[in-house]
Amino acid sequence: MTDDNETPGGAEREPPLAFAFFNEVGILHQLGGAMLSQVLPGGVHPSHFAIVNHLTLRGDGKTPIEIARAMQVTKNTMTHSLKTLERHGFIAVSPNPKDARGKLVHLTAEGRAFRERAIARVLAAFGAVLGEAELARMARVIEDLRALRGHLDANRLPPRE
Amino acid sequence: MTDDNETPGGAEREPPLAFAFFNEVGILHQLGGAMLSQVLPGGVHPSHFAIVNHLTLRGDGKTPIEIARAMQVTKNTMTHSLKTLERHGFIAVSPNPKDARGKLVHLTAEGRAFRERAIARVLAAFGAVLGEAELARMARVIEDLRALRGHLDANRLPPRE
DNA sequence: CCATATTGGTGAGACATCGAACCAAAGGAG
DNA sequence: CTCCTTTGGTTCGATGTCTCACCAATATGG
Repeated sequence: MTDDNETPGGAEREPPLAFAFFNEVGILHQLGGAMLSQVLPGGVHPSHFAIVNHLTLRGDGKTPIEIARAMQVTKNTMTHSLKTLERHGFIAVSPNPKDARGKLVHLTAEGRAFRERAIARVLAAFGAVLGEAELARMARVIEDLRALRGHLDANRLPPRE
Repeated sequence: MTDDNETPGGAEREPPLAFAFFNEVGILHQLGGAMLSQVLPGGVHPSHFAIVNHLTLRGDGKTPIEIARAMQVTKNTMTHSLKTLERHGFIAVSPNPKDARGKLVHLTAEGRAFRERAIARVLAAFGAVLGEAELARMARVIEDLRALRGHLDANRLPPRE
């Protein structure tokens, strides 16, 4: 009986660990994103909130490329997202004085205010659902997740430009 | 780098644990999905592979609604995905003899063959990237992730139909 | 038996994301 | 200076997913 035995009768061998892992990750992502998008003010998309949040925490004045890398999306997607955020008045995009083909992204007062509002609502919503047990689980796994993410990030086959 | 001390006076100093957790989950999801979609034969989408995989492991002959629930997507999305899988010849959709408005989804020989091919390539790709340390991390966190997923699933605000 | 609510499934429209193709500015090498 | 490669950004078309609206069939209550 080898490792890849074929079981007759419908049921097959259990999927490898990595399958189960990414399956959970996918569902968790879906569930968390759904919760988030329900409580974000003005129907703002979670990924857009993430950008504003990132600029607040890590400082603004970054280029779209830098933000795209931080958010793990392509520059195409970032162009689109920034356009939306600009339309909302949450960010201001200006030419980069150091590089004529580049741009710089700055938060507006409105963008910061939006984040404050969003944070409050998100914290309330998540606080209502997450108890001590859940927070303990998150604390227990967060470091492994970070390490895994770093490893995958470093070893992905094609560099995401 | 992880120094996110921001201006004092009301601003958030440390993103709550849940933020960091879902952030890692999101990136992991993105990274894993990208790897998967690169190695899947014929440009098949990861979510479609997941459906074929599910039907293989858990048995086919299920209704679209059941599959949608298992995959954590809406029934509309499932309609669309099944249509694509049917176009690929991986599944066969037939009327449900027990319920005239329902359907039943069965795997075709081609669908099973596709899964075999896909599994082989996916295992090779992931095996090349994931070492013992990574598998150990996954094994260490998988149970907490499952529990978290179950908790979120049970406590989400609006039941996903 | 009929009216109403519920459930399985589909269609249209919106949106985030991706890959490919493209343009413009910057950086080297000669 | 000139050519060529690299890099920052945008546009286009396709796809997966969601919500809202809808239809058909079943289940339920009188």
